[in-house]
Amino acid sequence: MECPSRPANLPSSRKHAVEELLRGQESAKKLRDLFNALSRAGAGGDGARHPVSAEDLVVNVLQSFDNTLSLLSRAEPDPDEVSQVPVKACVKSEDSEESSKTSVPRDRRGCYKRRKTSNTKTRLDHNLIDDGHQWRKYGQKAILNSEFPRNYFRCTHKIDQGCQATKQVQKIKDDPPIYRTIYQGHHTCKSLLLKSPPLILDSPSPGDSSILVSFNTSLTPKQDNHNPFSSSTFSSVKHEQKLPSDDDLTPRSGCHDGNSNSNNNQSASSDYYAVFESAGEISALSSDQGDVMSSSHSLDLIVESDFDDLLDIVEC
DNA sequence: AGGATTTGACCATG
DNA sequence: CATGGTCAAATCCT
Repeated sequence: MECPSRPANLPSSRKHAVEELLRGQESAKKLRDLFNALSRAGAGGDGARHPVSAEDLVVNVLQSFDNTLSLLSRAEPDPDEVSQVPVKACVKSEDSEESSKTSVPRDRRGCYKRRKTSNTKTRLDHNLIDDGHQWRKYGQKAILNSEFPRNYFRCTHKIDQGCQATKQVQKIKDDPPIYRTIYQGHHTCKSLLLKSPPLILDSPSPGDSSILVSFNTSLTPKQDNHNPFSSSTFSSVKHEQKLPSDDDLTPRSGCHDGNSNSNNNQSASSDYYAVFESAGEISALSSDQGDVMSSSHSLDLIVESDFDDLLDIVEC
């Protein structure tokens, strides 16, 4: 993220947004300290020693998100928002003439509206984790200046439930491996709700700007052949078996045997990842090979990193 | 056989 | 025009 700009240069609405985020960040830090103190003090209920209660802080954090989001959403119409929906509108039916254009009249390949970046979450992690959803790969593309191809996934329930969630996974570094996952859209499918009922702190205000801070610990107790791109790391249940094992991300049936554990080297070290979602919801998942982090700990880690990301992006 | 992935083609966007 | 995102036929896997 190279955006050296400072809040000073920003339009006032953005400045306010940044200030809000800073305030929230501050609260998140205090929250972290509070949790630290609590865990040190054991069950002593010493949280009372802190001038502010955890609840206040949480409310504060959520309030900040709320304010920020309304600021941002009012400040800029954000043309990008418009084409958020996968407008595959360009059904080539109006193309009785269109078809004459280049032949290959019947198929609709490439007939889509490119999504803009709104409503996305980006996260980086050292290994690929099951995020609790079922994904189906629908494409892979070599990306300019990227050593590794990008893989495109959509929710398995896109067809039966119309779920519009998609994600892109790309290895961005090899040693140690770092993967960037970009989530787009929200799951509207049911499996989502069933599978990952994360802890959700909802903003007090019921508006549509509701903030969601969520996390869940690793959802997949056993699965793990440790192949970074194997089905289990990505999705659950069915065999969404592949995600290529390496740069190529395309092992054939590679999760059961041979290379299954090849990749798991040191990955165990704390795998927390920052998540940023640009359009009105902030959420984060915390995961690890096991269940290392306590929920409170991971929560404030995530909240903090969210703020950092938010600040980066807002300031850009 | 049914469902998932691969892969080349297509096209919107910048 | 180059690039990236999606589609869908072909192929593979269970």
